[in-house]
Amino acid sequence: MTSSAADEKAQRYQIGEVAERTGVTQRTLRFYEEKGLLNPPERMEGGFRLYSQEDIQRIQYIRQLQQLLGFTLADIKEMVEAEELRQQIIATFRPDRELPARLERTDRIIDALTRQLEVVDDKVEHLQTMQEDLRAKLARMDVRKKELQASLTSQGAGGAAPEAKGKKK
Amino acid sequence: MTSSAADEKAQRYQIGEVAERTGVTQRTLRFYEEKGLLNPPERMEGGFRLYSQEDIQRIQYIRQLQQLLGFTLADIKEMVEAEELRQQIIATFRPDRELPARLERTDRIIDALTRQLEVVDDKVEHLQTMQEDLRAKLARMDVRKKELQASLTSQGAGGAAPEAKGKKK
DNA sequence: TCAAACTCTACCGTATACGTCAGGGACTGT
DNA sequence: ACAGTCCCTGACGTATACGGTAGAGTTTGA
Repeated sequence: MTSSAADEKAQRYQIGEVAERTGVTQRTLRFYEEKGLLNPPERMEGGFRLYSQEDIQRIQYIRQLQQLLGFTLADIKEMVEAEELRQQIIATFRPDRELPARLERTDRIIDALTRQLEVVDDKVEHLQTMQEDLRAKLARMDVRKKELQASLTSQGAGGAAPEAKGKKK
Repeated sequence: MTSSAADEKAQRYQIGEVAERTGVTQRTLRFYEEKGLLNPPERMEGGFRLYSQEDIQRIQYIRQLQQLLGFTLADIKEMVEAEELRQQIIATFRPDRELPARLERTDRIIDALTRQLEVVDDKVEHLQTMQEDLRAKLARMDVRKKELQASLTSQGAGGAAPEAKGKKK
């Protein structure tokens, strides 16, 4: 009854809990805020930060971009800004005024998403090549290992296992 | 006649050319050498570095690990060491002496390769999720865009295009 | 043999992305 | 109202991965 009924389920978390949940340090959270990657969260009376659920999601998004894609925080800043714009547009209950402006923003977001997708596609492609490479190498090493083991099993006798190349041409 | 006949085709490149070919700076090449990522190349009489074709491949391999996988140079050092060991083992004309030692080294390499593959697999998986995410978002934005364009096409007339939701539910 | 181009080592500088205090408040349960 | 815990803002420190420059030596073509 003290606050508006709509806020009732709006969970807020202090920085310590956010740090635990997301796996990033408090220092890093403040750092991201300082750098504009996170928009300033609410505060309690005394100044304690209060993060929302969306803030937490955004933090995880940032980490993904960083670790999976290897983007710099500067790159990421652009991306989260585009993402924010995207969410705003989606959430907007279509005022249907200023259509050209809305269209333009939509284009900007499509651009950003397209660029991200290109990077991801490229990375996936390269990684899959690498994956195959590694698998092939591993297979070869496994063969090698079995050959060695076979040689060992047939004991250290002088010329017990002279030929193991049954497949080579 | 001055050098052994076998060396005839062994191309060597000075640091400048290597830098151009690989796209990394001379400074970085020396840096990698200093850090043990590249083993010291040959030198000319006066001390100029002479890189081999394998050196160049290794440099490209390092860059891949760095940019695609986001490994630190420390990680990469381990990996290139394992890779080197692998090549040595593969290249060795099986002296068939000290089999246990060879088997152990083989195991070490298999370990390294397995770890790399795990990282790559993991990364590919996450990236594919991201890929689908981005594609879905893009699709939604495209729909949005077409809606907006439709609204525009039907001119800015007051209530010309009030309902565009023909697909929703 | 000489100049232009290239390379050498050594050392200091820089950008990124945080870590680590210090000194001082804020919040919570009892 | 007070201990214990949590959080605040600077300010300085650190690891990584190089960049830049100086001052000197090396190579190579004419």
